[in-house]
Amino acid sequence: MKTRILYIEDEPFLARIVKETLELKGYEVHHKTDGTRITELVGDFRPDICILDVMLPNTDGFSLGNMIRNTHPRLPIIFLTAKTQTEDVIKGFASGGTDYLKKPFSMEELMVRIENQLRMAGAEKNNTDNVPEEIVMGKVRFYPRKYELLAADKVIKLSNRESQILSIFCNNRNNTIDRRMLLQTVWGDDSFFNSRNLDVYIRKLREYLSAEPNIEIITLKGKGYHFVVSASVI
Amino acid sequence: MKTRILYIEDEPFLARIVKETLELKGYEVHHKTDGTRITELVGDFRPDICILDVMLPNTDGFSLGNMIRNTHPRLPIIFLTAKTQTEDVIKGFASGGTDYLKKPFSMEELMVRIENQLRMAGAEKNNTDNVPEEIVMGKVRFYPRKYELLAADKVIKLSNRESQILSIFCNNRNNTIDRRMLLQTVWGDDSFFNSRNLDVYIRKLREYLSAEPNIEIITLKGKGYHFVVSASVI
DNA sequence: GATAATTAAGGTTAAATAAGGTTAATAGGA
DNA sequence: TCCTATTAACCTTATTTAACCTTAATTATC
Repeated sequence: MKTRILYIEDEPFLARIVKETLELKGYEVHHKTDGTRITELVGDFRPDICILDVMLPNTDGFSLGNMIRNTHPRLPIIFLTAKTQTEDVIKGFASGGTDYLKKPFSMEELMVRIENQLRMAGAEKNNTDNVPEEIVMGKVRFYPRKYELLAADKVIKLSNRESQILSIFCNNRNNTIDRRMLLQTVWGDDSFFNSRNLDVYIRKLREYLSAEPNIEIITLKGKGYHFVVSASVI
Repeated sequence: MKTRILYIEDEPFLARIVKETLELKGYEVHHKTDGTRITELVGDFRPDICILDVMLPNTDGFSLGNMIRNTHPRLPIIFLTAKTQTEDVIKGFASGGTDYLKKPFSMEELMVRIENQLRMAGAEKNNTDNVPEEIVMGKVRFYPRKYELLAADKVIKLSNRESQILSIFCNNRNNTIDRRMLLQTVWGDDSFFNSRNLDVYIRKLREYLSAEPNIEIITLKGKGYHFVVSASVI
C-alpha cells in the first residue's frame, strides 16, 4: 500500500510542484489549501505523515499541529515555513512538529526529511494504525478502538465524544491539556468556547474513572486540565 | 536517570558552550574532540542520542554516523555542520542521521531538536518526569504531580497557582527568590507587578506550611522571598 | 547619633468576578 | 424510538481586585 501524505499549503504554485514531485516518488498525496476540520481529515485519510505550511489564510499551521498531535501522538509532522526565527522553530516543535524546514527549501531536502521521518516513525508502524488496542491504567482499561472502558469490572460503552476526549487525555497523560486546544480539537471551532458542553463530558469521565483512585482529572482554572495517572498504575 | 548525550566536536570554544548548556539542562554529556573508536565509545557510554560535528580533523562525521548506525539502528543522531548544500543534507540523512542542523545555530534550537529526537525515539520521559513524585520537608509532604500537600496529617488539595508557586519555592529552597522573577514566571507579564495577588497566595502557603515549624517563607523587602527549610527536616 | 516622621513594600481580609461543575431538560439523528 | 449531543439554569470555587493595615527602610529633625 502506498504511503500517504497529508499536505496543507495555500500557495498554489508551490503546492503543485510539491504534490507532483511527491506523487512521482510514489506517495499518495492529499492536498488541501486550508486546515478546516483537520481532525476529521486526518481521521478519514489516515496519513502516514503530515506536511503543514505555517502561514495559512485562516488558522496557522501551528494550531493545526497541536490538534493533530492531540489525537495522534506519534504521527510525524513537518512544518514548512519562511519563518526562520529561533522562537518560531521552538514554537513548531512545541506544537507537535517532528521536523521543521525553512523556506525556500530544495525538493531533495524535503524528500530526505520525509523519508527520515517515516523511517523514524516506521519501526512500530506495522500496527494497524497508531491508535493502541488497549490502554491500562490500574484497575481501569480503555479500548479506544472499541469505544469501551472497563472499570470496576464493568464494561462501559463510551459514546463518540466521550471516547474522543478520553483518548486525548490518555495521549497527554501527566501533561497539561489546554482547554482551548481541547475544544478546538474536539469541536473544531470557536463557537463552543462559552458552552458548558465540555464540562458535561468531563463530569461523565470523572464518574467513569472514579473506580481507580490513582487516576484523576485535575482542573487548572484558566488553563485546562491535567490528567494525573500515578506511576504505580502505569 | 539522566539522559546521556555523546557529543563529538573539535572546536573547543563551541564545544564548551554546548556542553555547559546541555549539562545545565540536566543532561549527562560525554564530549570527545574526535571519533576514534566510536563503536566502542557508544557501546561503553550507551548514549540516548549522539550529536556529531561533520568537519573533524581525521574522519568526518558522516562516516561516524554510518558506523554508529550499523550497530545501533534506532539511536538518534544529529549532525551539526556549516555545510549547507542540499547534497550535504542528503548525505547526512543517508549516513544514518535523524536530524541535521546548520551552523551557526542557536542553542535553543539545538535544545528543542534534541528533545524532539528523544521524544520520537521514545527515550524521553514526558514533562512531568523531571517533576519529583514527592518532596519531604519534615512533617510536610508535597506531591507536585498530584497537586497535593500533606500537612498535619491532612491532605490539602492545592489549586493550580498554589501548586505552581510552591513548586518554585521548593526548587529554590534556601535560596533567594526574586519577586519580579516569580511574578514573571507565574503570570508571565508585567501587569501584575502592582497587584496584591501574589501576596494572597503567599499568605495561603504560609498558612498551609505552618504545620511544620522548621519551614518558613521569609520576606526580603524590596527583593523577594527566602524559602528556609532547616537542614534537620530535609 | 538618636529619635521621629515619612514612605514604600508587603500583609490581611473580604468582596467581586470569572471559570468551571452539576443536573435536568431539550433537540436531533440513526 | 432510543440514544447521544447540546443547551439551559443554577451552583461552587479559584482567582483577582479592592480597601485597609502593618512593618521595614529611608529621610528629616533635634
